[in-house]
Amino acid sequence: MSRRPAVNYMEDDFSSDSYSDEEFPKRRKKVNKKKAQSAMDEIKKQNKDTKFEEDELIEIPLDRPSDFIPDSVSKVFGSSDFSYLKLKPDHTSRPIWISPNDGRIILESFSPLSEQAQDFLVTIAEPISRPSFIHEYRITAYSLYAAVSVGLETDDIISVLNRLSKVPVAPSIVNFIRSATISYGKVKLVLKNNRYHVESSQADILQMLLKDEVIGQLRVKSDTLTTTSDGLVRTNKPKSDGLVIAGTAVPASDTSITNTFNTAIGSDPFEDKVEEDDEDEDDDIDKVHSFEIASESVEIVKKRCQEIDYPVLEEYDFRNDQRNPDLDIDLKPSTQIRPYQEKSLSKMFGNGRARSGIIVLPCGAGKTLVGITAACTIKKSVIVLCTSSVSVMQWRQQFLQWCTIQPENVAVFTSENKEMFTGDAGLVVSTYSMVANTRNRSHDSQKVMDFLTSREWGFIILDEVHVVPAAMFRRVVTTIAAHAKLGLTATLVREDDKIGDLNFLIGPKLYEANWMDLAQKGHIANVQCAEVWCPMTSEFYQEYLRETSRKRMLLYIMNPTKFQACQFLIHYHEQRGDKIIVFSDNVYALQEYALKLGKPFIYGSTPQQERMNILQNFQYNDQVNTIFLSKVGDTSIDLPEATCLIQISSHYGSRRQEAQRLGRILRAKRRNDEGFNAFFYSLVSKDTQEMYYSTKRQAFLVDQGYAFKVITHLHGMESLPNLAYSSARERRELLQDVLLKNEDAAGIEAGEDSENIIGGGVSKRVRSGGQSSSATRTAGSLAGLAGGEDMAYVEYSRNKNKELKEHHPLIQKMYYKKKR
DNA sequence: TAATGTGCAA
DNA sequence: TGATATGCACATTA
Repeated sequence: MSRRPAVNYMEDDFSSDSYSDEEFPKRRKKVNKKKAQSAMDEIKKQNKDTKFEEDELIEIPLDRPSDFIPDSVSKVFGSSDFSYLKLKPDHTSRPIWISPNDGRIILESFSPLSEQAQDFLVTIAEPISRPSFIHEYRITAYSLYAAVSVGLETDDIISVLNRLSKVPVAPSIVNFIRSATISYGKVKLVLKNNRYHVESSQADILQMLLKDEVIGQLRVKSDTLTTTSDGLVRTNKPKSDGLVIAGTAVPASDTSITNTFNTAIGSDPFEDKVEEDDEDEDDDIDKVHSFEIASESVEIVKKRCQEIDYPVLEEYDFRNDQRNPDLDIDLKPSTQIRPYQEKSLSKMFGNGRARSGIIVLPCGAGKTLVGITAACTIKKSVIVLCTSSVSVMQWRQQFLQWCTIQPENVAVFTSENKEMFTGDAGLVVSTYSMVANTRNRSHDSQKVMDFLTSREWGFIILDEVHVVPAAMFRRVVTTIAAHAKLGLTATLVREDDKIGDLNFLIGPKLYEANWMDLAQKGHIANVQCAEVWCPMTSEFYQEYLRETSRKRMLLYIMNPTKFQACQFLIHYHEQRGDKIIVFSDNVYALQEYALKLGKPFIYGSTPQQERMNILQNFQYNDQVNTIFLSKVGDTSIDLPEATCLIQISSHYGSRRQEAQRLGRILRAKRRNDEGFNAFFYSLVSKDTQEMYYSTKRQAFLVDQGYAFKVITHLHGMESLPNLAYSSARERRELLQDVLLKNEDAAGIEAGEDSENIIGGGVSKRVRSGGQSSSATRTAGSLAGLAGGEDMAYVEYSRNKNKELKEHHPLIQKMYYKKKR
C-alpha cells in the first residue's frame, strides 16, 4: 500500500500539522458551540487560568504619557519605540513579535518553531513579506475573517498568539481580534433545493439581520418547513464526522507528516490550547435557524452582511446532500498529492463540509490537482471555469489523467465545442466569457447555458480568479447555482480593491503557500533572479533626454547595450543547454530582437497553427532553444521546458505580471540532476524610467523571498563573436531606424505589410484585405525589419488617428481599415 | 461546410 | 495609464 499521508480532516484548523485528531478527539466539538456573548467571559476566564501565567497580559496604556518613554534613545523612535514591552523570560525560544500599534507580526523564520508558527500566521494574518530570515505578517479584518472561516475561534487565536510571542500580546491587539471576530462565522449561506437560505445557530442574529433595511426586504417567505412565530425556520444541525479527503484515504495508523513533525519539534506551542478545550463539553444539539432569500439577491445580501460585519460563510454539507446525484469520480490510486496541497484542502474541508474560498498557490505547484482533489472529495457535479480555451482543454485533460471520471461525463463548453453530459451528474469545463456572456448567444450556446443554469451544481472551480474583472464574476456567481466555490490563483494582488469583492463573492483566502518553502522542498524550481543594468549608449541617451515619454520607451528598449546583453545571455544559456524564453511587452521590440537574432517569436496575432508549431519545436527540437514571447506568454501558454527567462521590456510596473512570468519557469521539471535551478533576468536600461518600474515590479517577488542580484557588467560580453551593434556605425543606424519609426508613423499614408520571416506571423488582423494589394516584401531579408516597421507604423498611426477620428468620419473609416 | 475575417467586450 | 491579447458571435468565402 502506498504510504500516503493519512490525516483525518475532521480537525478543523491550522494544526493538522501539530497533532492528529486521534489524540485530541474532542477539539472539534467545541467549535461554534459558544454563544457570542459568553465567549468574551470565556476568554477572560481562560486567560486567568493558570495554564500560562507568564503570558498574562500586562496593562499597557495605549496613549503613553511622554514620561513613560524610558530613555533618550527612545525619542528617536517616537511611537515606534517598543522597549517598554517586557520580553518574556524565554523569549528566545518564541518566534514572533507583535506590534501593539498596527497588528504587524514579525516572525523569525530560523526559529525551530517557525514552520508551525508560519502555518498559524498564514491562517490568521496576511503575509506581507517573506524573505529568508524575517517574515512580516499583518493581522487585518480580512485575515481574521479567513481565520474564523476555517474554524478558528477568537480565544484560540489569542492564546496561540500569546504562546508564540516574545512579548505579551498587547491589549490593543487582543481587542482588535475580539471585536473583529466576535461576529464572524455566525451567519451562513446555504443552498437547499436550489434556493438560498441564510442560516445561523443564533436566532437573535437572524432577527437582527432581518431588521436591517437592506436585508430585511430581500427575504422570501418559504413555505417549506415549519415556520415558527418569529418567522424563522428551524432545522436540525447537520452532523458531520469522519470525512477523508480523496487521495489521503489510508488507514489512520499511518502517522504522516503531522506526527513526525510534531515529535521532531518536541514542545508544542499549541499544546495548552488543546488542553483547555477538554473542559468545555456542553453540547446542546443546536437547531439552526434560517430564512430564505432569492437567488438574485444573494450578492447584495452577502455584500451587506460584509458591511455590517457579519460576513456570511458558505459551506456545503455535501455528504448529507441526498438531492443532488453523486458523481462517480475518484482520484486514481497512482495519484499522489503533495503535503501543501493536502494542507490547503484540509482548510477547505476542515469541518467535514466544503467551504468556499480561495487557495493561492504559485503556478506550477499543482493548482489543478488541488481543484481535482476537491472535486473528488465532494463527488457532485462540477463546473470548472477558466480564462482561455487552451486551459479548458488542459483542465479536461488533467481530470482524465488524474481521476477516474468517465470521459462521457466530461463536457467542454467553448465557442467551438458545445457539449453536455448525459448522465445525472458530470463535469463541465468552460470559460468565463462563455458563461458570463451578455450579448446574444448562438442557439447551441443558449441551450447549453440553459442546461447550466437550470441545475444545481455541487462545486464550482474558478481558475485564475485574479484576472477576471469583478463585474464578470458577479454574473458568473449569480447565474450558476453552486454549493461550494473554489477560487484558484497564483498571485492575489493585495492592494487592489477587487480583492475585497472576491472576499464576498467567493470567500476568504483559505490558504497561501510560501514560494520559497516550496522551492526548498523541491516542488517548484529554485530561481536565480538577476537584474541586468545596461548603460544607454550616449547617442541613445541624448535622444532619450530629448524625447517625450511615449517615444522614450522605444529608445530604452532598443538600447543597443541591452540588445547585446540579451544576445550574450541567450548565447550563454544555450551553451548550458537551457531552454530560454524572452519576454517583451512591446511588440515592435519583440519582432526587432527576434528577427535580428534569428529566433522564432509569438505574439498576440500569431495564428494558432503557427504557435503550436513553434511551441512543439521549442519543446522537442534541439535546434530551437530560444523563443520570444509577447504578453501572450503571460498566461495560457504552458511551457514546461523553459528554464531560463529574459525580460527585455518590463513596462508599467505590474507586480502580478512579473510574478506570473516567473511562474512560467517554476514548473521546470527535473531536467538536470543538479537540481531545479532556473534563471530569471530582467534587463533594464540604466538611468531611465525603466529602473523605477523594475523595482516596483520586483516588489512582489522580493516579498516572496526572492533575492535580486544586480549585474552591472556581463563578463565576456564584448568578446562574444557576432556581437550585434558592436560598431558605432551599426548603432547609429539602429538609432536612425528607431527614430525613423516615429517619424514614419507620423505620416498618414499606409505602409505595406510584410511576410513573416521566422515563425511569428504577421498578424492576420493587422493584415487587411484592402492592403494585400500593396507590395509585399520578400521573406528573409534581414532588413525584414520591415515587419517591425509596419508594426510600429500601425501602432503609431492608430494613436494619431484616435485624435482625429472624432472629427471626421472619413478618417474614422481609414483608421478602422488600417487597423485591420 | 469548414475556414477565415470582422466586430465587439472586458 | 494605454496597449495588447483573448474569446465569442456572426459574415463571408472557397
